[in-house]
Amino acid sequence: MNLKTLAEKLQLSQTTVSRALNGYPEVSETTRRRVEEAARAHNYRPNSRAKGLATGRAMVIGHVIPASTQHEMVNPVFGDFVAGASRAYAACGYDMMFTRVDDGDEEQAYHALVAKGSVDGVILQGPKVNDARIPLLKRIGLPFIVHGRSSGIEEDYGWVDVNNKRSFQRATEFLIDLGHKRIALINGLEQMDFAHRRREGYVEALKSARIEPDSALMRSAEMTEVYGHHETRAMLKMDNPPTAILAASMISAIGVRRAIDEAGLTMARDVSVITHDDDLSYLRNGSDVPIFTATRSSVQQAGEILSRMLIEKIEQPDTPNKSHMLEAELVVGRSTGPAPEMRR
Amino acid sequence: MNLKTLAEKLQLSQTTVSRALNGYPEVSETTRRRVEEAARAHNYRPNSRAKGLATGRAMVIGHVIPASTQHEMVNPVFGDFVAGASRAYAACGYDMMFTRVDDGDEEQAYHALVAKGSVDGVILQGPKVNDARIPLLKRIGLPFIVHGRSSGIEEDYGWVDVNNKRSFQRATEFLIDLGHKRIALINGLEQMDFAHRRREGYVEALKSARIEPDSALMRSAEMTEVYGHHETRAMLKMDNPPTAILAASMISAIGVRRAIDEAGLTMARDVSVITHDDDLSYLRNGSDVPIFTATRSSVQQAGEILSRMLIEKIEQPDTPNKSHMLEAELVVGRSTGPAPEMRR
DNA sequence: GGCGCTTTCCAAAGCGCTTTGGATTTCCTC
DNA sequence: GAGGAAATCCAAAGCGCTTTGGAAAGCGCC
Repeated sequence: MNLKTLAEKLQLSQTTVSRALNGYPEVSETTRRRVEEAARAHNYRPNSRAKGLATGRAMVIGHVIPASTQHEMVNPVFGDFVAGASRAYAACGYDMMFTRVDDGDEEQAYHALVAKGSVDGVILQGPKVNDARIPLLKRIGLPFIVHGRSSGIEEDYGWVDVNNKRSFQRATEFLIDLGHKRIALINGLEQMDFAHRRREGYVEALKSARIEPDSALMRSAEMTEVYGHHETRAMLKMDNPPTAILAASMISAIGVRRAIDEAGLTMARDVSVITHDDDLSYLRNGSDVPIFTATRSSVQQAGEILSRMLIEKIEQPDTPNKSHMLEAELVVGRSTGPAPEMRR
Repeated sequence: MNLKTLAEKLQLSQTTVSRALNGYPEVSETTRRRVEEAARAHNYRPNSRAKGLATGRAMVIGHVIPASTQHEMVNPVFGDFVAGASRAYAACGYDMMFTRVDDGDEEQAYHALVAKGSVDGVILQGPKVNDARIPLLKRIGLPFIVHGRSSGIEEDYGWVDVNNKRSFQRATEFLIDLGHKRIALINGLEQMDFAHRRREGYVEALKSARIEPDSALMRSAEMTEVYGHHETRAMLKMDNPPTAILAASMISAIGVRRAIDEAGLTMARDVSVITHDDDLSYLRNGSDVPIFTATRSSVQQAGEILSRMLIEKIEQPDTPNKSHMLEAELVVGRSTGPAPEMRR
């Protein structure tokens, strides 16, 4: 069923039917109702490609995902973020499209996306420090919002981010207040902007407390469970092991806990742990009492806010860029306690 | 840059340029090269909507995700599955599109997808027992492949699935061989087909060993960490607690372990645990020695196989439906040991 | 040079929609 | 009942591509 045959059936012109369905005022309420009913009865939907061709809008929002690394997709955060974003998309009639690109072809991919006209805007995920994609997208003129920010980029752009620096600063201070002096940071990949900022917060808190940051206590890699386990095990074997550990995600924190258990130690009593918690649906930080003391910020909520901002930007391109800072909440759970030396 | 202006620049007709770029034989190698070069130089890509309109193909594969439950998206399995699928899509020039639909509107959504012509086929994820979507899609005539199967559906359809029944049967037998008699099943939602089959395998193994299945030892819910923890804690408090637990996923197994630890027990010595392991990138089952004894099957690989099958089906609609059964591997890790009674 | 054949190219129709610029009808007002 | 405004509808162009049905040019051959 297409517009033409529907119009013939109704004995109306295509114009009138189109207008009736798209809510234009030049059509009487009587005919509009008649048209709408017929459309429903025949299960008519305008062909999205034809509509897009005529309007110049795709009603699709793109996510470009670098292939070789794949960090974004397989990170459990991805699912919750997308779930949040999809809520806003669905409400506004957008679909979301994922394009996988081989590493290094990102610039090409964005150019192609715009030339092919397959999306109206993109979400930029996982920004790095000095992320070249931001100036690139500005140059191309494709609307975008960044999930996170990019240190070192001066240009003006829209973003939604957690205050990573502040939250890790607070977490570190919290541990310092408990008497900890040997505090380890099991960070994400530090070329990623969020990890970079977290480290800044951590270092700053240490310095304020006149504790010299020890590079032996700082690790950086992709935030898997195995990584959290591996680094913790290594650090606990040191001559002067940490009494507290800051972990970058729930998943790596689980690895941290496993290493602590295996070393015959007890979390909170022997080693305190604080993690960042993205409030993932499948990995809640306990039900009543939190398992881990954590800096919590819902990534699903971030996804929703972000996609709303992007849609607004697409539909009103000339409004100035907006940004939204989410403050993480520090929830105190069962993984932290006073430093061992203090208890004697 | 569009076809028309490119053709003008080259002093050729649109036809010739189009044919040159699409590899038709009616154009000399000399002009083809000339055209290709110009296309590259001007960064020309055919507009995908116009192309789709003309060819009737969207070069997009859809995933329809029910909204209210959202199980699919936030499940960490989702990311790995999509990462695998995207590999095949990218190789064949397809994009993937996600449409979120409100619960109950699924039928509408599929109809819309086909009427709007926005996808060439869909992947059906998370099939339930007697899943109505399968006959629906057949009726509509939209190409699809199922990730999993649906017990109770007689119709012929293409699928990729893990042999869930067999793998949980083997896992149960493994525990029985170790002397366990009180074996609990912390299953996924049993309206989901995979969970249904796992339970069948579990029950069958028990019956073969003349152990009467105990409904008090069987739980079913969404496979979160908190769920694994909650059910394990409850069962360990029973008068006649289980000595072994079968968990439905790595994430719930982590909850199981947490409950075991909290109860002051030791995994493997006091309580054995076997889990299914989807081989998620961020949640590997240990590095050298597996943490958990597990039935392992890569969901990323499943995604890749499945999307290749779907593309084949889209491009050659008349070939008979194919299916692919993946056998899970039983890897023995550190979470299983002889039943406590046996050691005395 | 005319014939048939291949090679190489093109004009124009069509995909299904929106939208412009008019045309026609209806309704009020005096 | 004439004039003008408002309401209602329509034909046709255009979005950027593919593809059909030919046309023109080049070639070997008698």
